[in-house]
Amino acid sequence: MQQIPYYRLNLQGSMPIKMTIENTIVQQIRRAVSVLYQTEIASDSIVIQETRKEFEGQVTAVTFPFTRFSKKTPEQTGTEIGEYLKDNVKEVEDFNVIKGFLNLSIADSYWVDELLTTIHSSSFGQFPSNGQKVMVEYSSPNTNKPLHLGHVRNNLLGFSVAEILSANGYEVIKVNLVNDRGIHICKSMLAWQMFGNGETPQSSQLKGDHLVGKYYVIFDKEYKKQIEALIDKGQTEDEAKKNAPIIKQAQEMLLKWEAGDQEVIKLWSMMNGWVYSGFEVTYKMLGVDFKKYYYESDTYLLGKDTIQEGLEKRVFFKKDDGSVWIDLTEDGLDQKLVLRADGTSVYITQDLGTAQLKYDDFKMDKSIYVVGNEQDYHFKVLFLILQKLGKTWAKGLFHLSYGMVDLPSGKMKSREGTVVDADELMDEMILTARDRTEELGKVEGFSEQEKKELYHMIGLGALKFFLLKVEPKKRLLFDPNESIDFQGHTGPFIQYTHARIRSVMAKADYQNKISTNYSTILTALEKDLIVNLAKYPDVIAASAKEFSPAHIANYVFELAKLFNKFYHEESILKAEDPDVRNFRLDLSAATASTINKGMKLLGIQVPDRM
RNA sequence: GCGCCCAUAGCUCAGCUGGAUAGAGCAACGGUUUUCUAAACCGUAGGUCUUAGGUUCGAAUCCUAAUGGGCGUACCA
Repeated sequence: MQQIPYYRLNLQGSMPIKMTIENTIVQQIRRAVSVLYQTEIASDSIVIQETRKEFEGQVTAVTFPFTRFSKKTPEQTGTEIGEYLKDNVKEVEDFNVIKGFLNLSIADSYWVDELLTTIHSSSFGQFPSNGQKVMVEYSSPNTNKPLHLGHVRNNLLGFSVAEILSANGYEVIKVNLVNDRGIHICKSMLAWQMFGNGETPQSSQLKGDHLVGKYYVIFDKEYKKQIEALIDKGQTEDEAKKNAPIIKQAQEMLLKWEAGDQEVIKLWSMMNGWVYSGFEVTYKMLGVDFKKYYYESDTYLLGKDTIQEGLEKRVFFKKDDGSVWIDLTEDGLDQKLVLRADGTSVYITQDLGTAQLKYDDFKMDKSIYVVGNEQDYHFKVLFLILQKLGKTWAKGLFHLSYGMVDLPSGKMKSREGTVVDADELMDEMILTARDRTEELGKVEGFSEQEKKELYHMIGLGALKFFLLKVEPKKRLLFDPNESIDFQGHTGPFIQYTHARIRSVMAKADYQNKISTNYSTILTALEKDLIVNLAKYPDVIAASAKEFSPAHIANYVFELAKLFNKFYHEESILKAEDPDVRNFRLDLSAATASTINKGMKLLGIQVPDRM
């Protein structure tokens, strides 16, 4: 009987990749069904899953679908296919059938080989280049206030997705579209002019973004005061909101900015400069970066060409007042304004233009916008318009929509000061990490510098894992009164597991893989660990497909848990048989390396000691 | 009104394209250290997977509706 080749070419052609055991089994089951029941079935009609813990085996096939052809009970069918696989597939050592489930025991030699070759290779989990370019746009802050927890989620998601795509063979371009102009920054500017007395980051000892944010809040207080005063004088709330002098001044300031007024531009540049130096500190702390920054002050006038193009192509139409619209009612959406009657832009106008600009700059195959779910409708419209305009690249656009971070009291509002500030939160996390670590007495022999790095690693690790382990589209509840955990399903748990392994490796003076051909029977836990490690590339692929770091976070947690169990029950260094000892060292090293790789994709560092 | 998203243990969350007795962590209770780091490990307890129909050999998962929550539906960004 001819064996299906063990190696095949992947879709991109160049690099031969090893078939996973699941693939091998799917192909062999097709063959079995063909031989036993004279029926050709499609690969995707075969359901393969991991064997549940309570049963013998590692890979399970569901046999119900085959009973149509076998005309036998699920048990008989399973047994027949099991016999065939056992006789014809060298990796299949044994099988059992329970109800309609065919559980296959894969030979230890297969798993050993898997560990010592595939898993131990440094490129494990890194896919070869697929020749495609992808842009990830994230962060996108406003420059009138410091970053808060919601931005932190955005930044971590964006950074992580970029890392994940890179591991999947994409060339990744990270960009940040900064919203540096508009009424909001004018509010901060105006309040600073009125009440600031020339205060600067230096004179106030405040981080630039916090200083500017302070005046944003001051503006709002003053604005509210004026509204109340007008209401007392008999105006309605709506009238008062429009007529308050301070808001009118802010609007005037925006007009001046747009007219290029020297004074206003100077103030704007100065205050934005403060904000940028503040953001830089925050980004560095978070560990995120960008290849390119786009500024709305440069792009807000873009898009008018696109509007013209749309009119020519009759995708858009002009109303009598001169405003330009698109009718999306056939697509189940509404009519949408794309240019005001006075010829000025709206939000979507600039986004159309910016999308074109970004494409012209990089010619990427895919473009991911990491933006909160309150803009779902906007992006649906944006992408649809670009498609209607015949932009071939528009089908590569994707809105990675994520849920808001809510407090128990409800939504965070910068203006009202009910926000969890990013800088403060990170500082707190690091302090907590320090306290916890010192309590446990874990830093003997650490230099001050090492301690500092460790606390940062642990504090940020806890925060990042907390935010990334949840599926992006789900909203996230954060209770500032309940500190983020350091035990259980957390970043520090995984970091700790890594440190444990590294400690063992250090004791053994482990450098490189030491086992050659290992022939001893694997223990159940060893096998579990290898089976789990072998899944890593699939997890990387799946998380890229769904743009979800949460898969990786949960996978790495499982892996760490499994290792801790193994560590607890089976000695590594004290194993009597030197072969066993060496093999377990290799297994541990592979686990540490995979934890490290996975965590890196989340933007989380792992320490060697903690 | 219309549209989109969410609903799983007391709390925070997993559960992949339908598959075996729905899983973790936290909190609660009990246990494990002269042995490689106890930020660990083991155990107990905790569930009508919001509800009602439907499709299927089989539904937490797919379809329909209802209920509850969030968001959007701006000539704001």
